Amino acid sequence: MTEEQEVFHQHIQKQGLKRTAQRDLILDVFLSTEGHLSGEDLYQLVREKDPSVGQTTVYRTLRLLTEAGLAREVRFGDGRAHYEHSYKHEHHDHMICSECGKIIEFYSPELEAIQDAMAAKYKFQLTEHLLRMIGVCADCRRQKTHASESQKQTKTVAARASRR
Amino acid sequence: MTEEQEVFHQHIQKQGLKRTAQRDLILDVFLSTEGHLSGEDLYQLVREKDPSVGQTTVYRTLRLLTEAGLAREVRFGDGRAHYEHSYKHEHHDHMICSECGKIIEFYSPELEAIQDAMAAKYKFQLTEHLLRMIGVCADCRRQKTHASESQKQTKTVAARASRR
DNA sequence: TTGATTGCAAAGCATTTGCATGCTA
DNA sequence: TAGCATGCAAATGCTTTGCAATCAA
Repeated sequence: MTEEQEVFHQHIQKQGLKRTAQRDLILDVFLSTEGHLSGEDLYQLVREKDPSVGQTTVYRTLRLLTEAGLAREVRFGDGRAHYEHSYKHEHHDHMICSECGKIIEFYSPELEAIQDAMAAKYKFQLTEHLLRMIGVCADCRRQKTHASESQKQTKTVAARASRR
Repeated sequence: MTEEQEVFHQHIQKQGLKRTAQRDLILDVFLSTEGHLSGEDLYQLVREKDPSVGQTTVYRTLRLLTEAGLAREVRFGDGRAHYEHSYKHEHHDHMICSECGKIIEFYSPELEAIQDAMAAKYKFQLTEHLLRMIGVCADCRRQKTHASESQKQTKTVAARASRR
């Protein structure tokens, strides 16, 4: 039993909830991934393991995982929620490549410090923050430089597909 | 004719589009507001002036205003888009009070500089960024300190209402 | 004239909810 | 056994699209 599973079961017990096969499966699938899955993404993955699980249950469990501190909701602005691992994962921010959809995670203590300073200036008690930097990643910039028209076409399609 | 109206009409002409009474009205209503309206908010305001305007038109015009550089789309993470003035409005970031829904706009050159430095570190070509700081504003912190249980109740309701 | 624009209704997404049935504790 | 959990279908909220009618250039 992993630490995450223990955290989850403890949360479930504390809340007077019940442990079910679905919840265990959804947690396992979530833990086996990395990156930022949408509810739909996770549902598809769970479905591969057990097609009888409903997507409602996936959404409900995702909320449970968030409450238990195992998942963190991230919104990239496309109108749907994405989830990343939260347990023993430090806070970080994201750079999102608008060409290929790649997400770079980074952390800057200076950035955090200045945010804290700005909050203090406005007597604002900071709970959380989200920084999203959109642009073009190194790989895509390289390709762009050497790209012919047809290659550009391909990349546009790829970007659209990854946004899905 | 305001500068914004001129910008809009020039944009419309350049794109081979047509000027209509609805578009003019929607622009005027948008210009008369401040803050961050959702599509629905703007639709309601337009409706007060002319109930015959459809919300489809409002959404379409909002996109047009964005393309013309007059509006800027901001997403606060509640799943819907908000729009703020963009023409001759400097870039800024937002602090959002989770108690009363108030939005504080601020700008920090240091913050921008560090973001640029982080982007450079990852050879990431920055296009735009969004920083959202969530917490409790000075007013709500003050109230909280002196708050009785019943007042807390009231504030929770207010926060929920403002989120609407 | 002609193609852009409009408003309506309907469709789309992502997500949530109502509810009867099923299953843990 | 009690009441939480499940899955389905339907509902939701925001936004977009199809389409026939209308209108600006």
